[in-house]
Amino acid sequence: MSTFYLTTPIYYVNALPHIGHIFTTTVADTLARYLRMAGREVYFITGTDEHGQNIERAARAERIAPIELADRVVAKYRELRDRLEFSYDDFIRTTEKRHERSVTEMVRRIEAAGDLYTAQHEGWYCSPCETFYTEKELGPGKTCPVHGTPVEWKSEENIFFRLSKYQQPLLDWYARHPEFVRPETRRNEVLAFVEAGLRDLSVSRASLEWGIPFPGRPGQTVYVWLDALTNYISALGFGAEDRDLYEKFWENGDVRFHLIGKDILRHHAIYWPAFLMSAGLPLPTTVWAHGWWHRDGRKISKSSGNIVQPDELIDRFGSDNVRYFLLREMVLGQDASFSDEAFIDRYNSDLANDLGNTVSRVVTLARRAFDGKTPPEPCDDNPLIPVARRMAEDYRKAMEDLAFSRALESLWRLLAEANQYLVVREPWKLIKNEGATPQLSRILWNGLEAVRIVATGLLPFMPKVAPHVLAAVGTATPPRTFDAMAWGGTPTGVELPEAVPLFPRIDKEAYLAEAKAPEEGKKMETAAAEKPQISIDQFLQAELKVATITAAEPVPKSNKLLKLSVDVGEGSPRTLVAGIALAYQPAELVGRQVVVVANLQPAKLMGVESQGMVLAASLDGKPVLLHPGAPVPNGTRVK
RNA sequence: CGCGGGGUGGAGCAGUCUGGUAGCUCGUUGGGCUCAUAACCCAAAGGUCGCAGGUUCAAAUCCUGCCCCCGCAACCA
Repeated sequence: MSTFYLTTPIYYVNALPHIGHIFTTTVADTLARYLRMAGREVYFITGTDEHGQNIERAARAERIAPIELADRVVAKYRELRDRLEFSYDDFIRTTEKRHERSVTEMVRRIEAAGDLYTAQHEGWYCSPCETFYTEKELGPGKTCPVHGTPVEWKSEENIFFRLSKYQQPLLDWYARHPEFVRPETRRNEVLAFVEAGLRDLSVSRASLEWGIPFPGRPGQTVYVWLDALTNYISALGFGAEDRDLYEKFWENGDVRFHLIGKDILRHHAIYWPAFLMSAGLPLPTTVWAHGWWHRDGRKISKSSGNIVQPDELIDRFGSDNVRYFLLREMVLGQDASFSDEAFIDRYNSDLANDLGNTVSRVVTLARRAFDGKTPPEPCDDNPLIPVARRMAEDYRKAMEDLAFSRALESLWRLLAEANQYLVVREPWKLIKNEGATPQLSRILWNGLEAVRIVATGLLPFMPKVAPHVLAAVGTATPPRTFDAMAWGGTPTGVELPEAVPLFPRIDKEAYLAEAKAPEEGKKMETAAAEKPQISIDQFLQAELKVATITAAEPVPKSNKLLKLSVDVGEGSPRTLVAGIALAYQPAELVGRQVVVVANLQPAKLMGVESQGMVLAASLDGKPVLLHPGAPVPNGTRVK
């Protein structure tokens, strides 16, 4: 039996799971269930990434130990596993002893290969945090995002990995393994990046407490990617005494498959194989990067507040229905969009109308004609059979390609065919006119059989509901292999339970109206609660003055910024940078009076220092400048 | 020349790698059926496949150039 090792990324415990996390795991789970039914020996893992400064800091803020914070988030993942029926074989946490052993062994091997060296790492450093920040993490005027205090440029000693040494070996590897990065667009991206040249990678931090001590380098801690990526072999027992799983699924495994989101492509397609090459270990066979979910057409982000909460989604729509939607709606590799409306449309038309209703009509007819039992006579010659056979082929092919939406489409083709078949044969008329004849038996048996085959193909997608569908059409025990997709499995003359709606229709209008009301109320409430009132003194701290724009020009290479010269009645003009280029032409601004904040800390924007701020009303992101109702001298105080 | 995604009937998308009558879902219109969850079946309307060149017997698909939209990043002080 060929082996298949399947992983999701390990999720960072600094935040609760969102739709992206459950999506990746749902994809992996569906694939795992498919592979098991297809006779592959699968080992499927997921887990959490728990080290690093962010966790350390977040824990400190709550006055708890980092591990407590991690435990809390892990508990949430376990809960979601139960709700969504994730069937992973193991859950790896980077804070576990087995992982530390594995990383230690990994580092030992990389060290032995001569790929580690010590050098200075430089960056912006906040002493209270004991943390380096990247340029983009910094607050205004080069300040710490946590403390708001200025950061310093500091250098510390780090361990570096000779990534540059692996540039050519990686390129050779990609050339020899065209399936290594999928889909193709992602592969091209990786190729372009590596061809542009690789710089050595810092793999340790001197100032990090919450992590794995760097073996043989006192005072250093293993930094994020070398730590996190190694989880994929830690989970199999790399570095441990019992290496059976490791040998079976990694060392000698047939397929080593990492499913990831496209945001972590480089780490999986470049760093990870380079680490493995250095350590002399086998590389993964495929890194498959899927796309992102958008919400109502916009990217999901914390700042825009449009996060889709998995719990809420499952509560509202049901776990299997959520799984179905996610896999049906996204073409894996592309981005896709989530919205309540799309969900309800998809649910109603596919699950309620097509699947649910077909079950309902066929079961009702069969029960009526054959005394609550499945029809006594099967049928092995009818127009549904070739359709079912072709469908099964398409389904298998699509599943092997991870084209889940296409696999589901092919299942639904058989459903459509069955409905058409029923309309043509008109079994309801036969019941009335001729009673329970053998012909009627064959027709209704065919209907049940088609649904049975569809439900069998649905087992990997809807692990909870598909067995119910099977039971509803007379197959009490779900099959364990796809042999069951062959024509002829429906038992004759067995008890057929009364049809209950498996997928009740959702009244879209009513639902959307209802869902909207409480949400709006909530928004208003929090908006009011989060804006405390300020005193007049606090307000007067801002020095608002009238000024006249004397010159305006675009800031080079910027699309939003204009550089303004303004007269604030101070003798010499001030330079302001304003993000209004999309709404105003430089020429129309000269001579205009505006209101500016005169005592704002200066800041550099695109290399230009701004000594204040122009006030503008912001209408859907479009600025509208404020100006006095009548001309007043420059420098006039606004209050 | 910052990075990436996309432009296909009214809406949302597949198809593009491996050229060969343009497909799916929803919606619209007309008809059928009445077993079924107002569902199901049939039919119709509706497309210069972003634009312009090129390759080819043949281009949504391959090549070249251009335009537009959306993310991200750098800049809404």
